[in-house]
Formats: sequence, structure tokens, C-alpha cells
Amino acid sequence: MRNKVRSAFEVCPIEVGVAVAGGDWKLTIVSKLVAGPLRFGRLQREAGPVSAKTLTRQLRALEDDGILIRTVYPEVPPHVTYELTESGAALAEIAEELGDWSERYIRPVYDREDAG
Amino acid sequence: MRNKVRSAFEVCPIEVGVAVAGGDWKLTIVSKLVAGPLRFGRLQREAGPVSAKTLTRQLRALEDDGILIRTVYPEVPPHVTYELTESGAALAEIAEELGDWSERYIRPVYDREDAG
DNA sequence: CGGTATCCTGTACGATACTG
DNA sequence: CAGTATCGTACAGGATACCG
Repeated sequence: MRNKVRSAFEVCPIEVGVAVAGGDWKLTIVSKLVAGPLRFGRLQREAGPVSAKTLTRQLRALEDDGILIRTVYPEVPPHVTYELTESGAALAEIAEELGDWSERYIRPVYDREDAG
Repeated sequence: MRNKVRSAFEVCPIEVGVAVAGGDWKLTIVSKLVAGPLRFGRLQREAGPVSAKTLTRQLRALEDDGILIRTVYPEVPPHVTYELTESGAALAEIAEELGDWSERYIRPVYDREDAG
């Protein structure tokens, strides 16, 4: 994943953004964290049908790239929260725009196919 | 690819956007077309180290989703151009924002790693 | 609760060779 | 020029079982 980002740097900044934020679930995760920190289980339920394995992978990648912060509370049972950094909040705005864009331009395309 | 988009509709609009625009090279392709239509070969050179096979795939997907228009001029040798639709132009703006975001927030992360 | 380990399938993508 | 066909590798991501 990091290697992908590194080679993207030699192409263009947009491709870097795609490498960092383009994975499945990543932008959805970020958007779910705008309202405030969430715990792992809650985040998994809110994000959609994502497996624990994949969610963990994506969260770790987002953490490595400085998009969110993982906090472990030393309790039993375990308690872990995820919250956005400034970088993550900025990314969340782009995620929202992408969502609006797909509602406006993509949904009609597929609705038309379903009708026809 | 279309199946991925269809299932994304059942999750959230952001995930639809990722499914449609999140593939490697797609946003870069779109950004290269903002200045005006380009031919296949030119686009391939401008986009970066993308193979003809992948570029073709991505262009077809973008066409299917109404993001760009492919025009074939019946000449010898063949002449094909790609140009953005309104949808594509709107997506290009988001692509630019993502590029700016990565320059501002991601580059420092990796520069710091390279230094350390 | 918040993961990890293992296995598995599907697909993305590049390289190369070829074509109308 | 603008692709297509074929092959091969890499990795994403789900399912399941298990752990501190």
C-alpha cells in the first residue's frame, strides 16, 4: 500500500490521493467519523458490510497516513476509538462532495438502466 | 465493475463514487481532459505509465458511466478522441481538490519518512 | 471487545505479441 | 493509430476460526 503511494508520487498528486484514500470503505469510514470519534464495533456497523479484517487494514492505513488517530484505552474489555485529524476532516469534505456528485450524476445512469 | 457500483448503491453514495471514480488512473485521466479532448495515444502519454490495456478498460468504464464521450472518426489511420461530459467536468473539480489535499497533507508525511 | 491467522476466490494490472 | 488476446503475478477482500 505504501509502495503504491510512493510510486504514485512519481505520477501526479491526484494519483497519490487515489492511492491513499481510494480503497474500498476508506472514504466512507472517514465520513462516518466527522460527527466525532467512534469505537471499532460501532464503526463496522455504520460503515456497511465490511469484514473486520478489511476494516482493520483500512484503519491502519489511514492511521499510517495521518488521516485518523487510534486510541487504545487500557480496559477490560478492550476499548479503542478512532477520530479524524485535521487531514481527515479535510478529506471528509471531499468525500461528501464525491457522494453528492454520485447522487447527482451516477444514480440517474443506473436508474435509467434499471428502468430500461 | 458495474456490479461493484450496484452493490455500492446499497451502502452509501460515497462508496458509489469510489466504485465509479476510484480506480487507478481514472481521476488522472479525467483531469487531463479538462483542457479539452485528447486522442488515445496522447492521453496515454500524459496520464503516466499506464498500459494500453488498462487505459482502454478505464476509458470504457468512464464512458459507460457517462463521464466522458468517445468519438471515432472513420479515417485511416484510426482517430479516436475522448472528451468530458458535464458529469466529467464536475468530477474533475473533485479530482483537483484531492490532488491539492494530497499535496498538503500526504506529501509531508512521506517526505518526513524519507528524511528520517 | 477488538482484533489476528489462515484459506480461498476474484480481479486488477503489466508485459508481450498481434490486428484492422 | 488504437486497440485486442493471452499469459502471468500480485493483492484485495470475504469467510471462518481463534485469541488476549
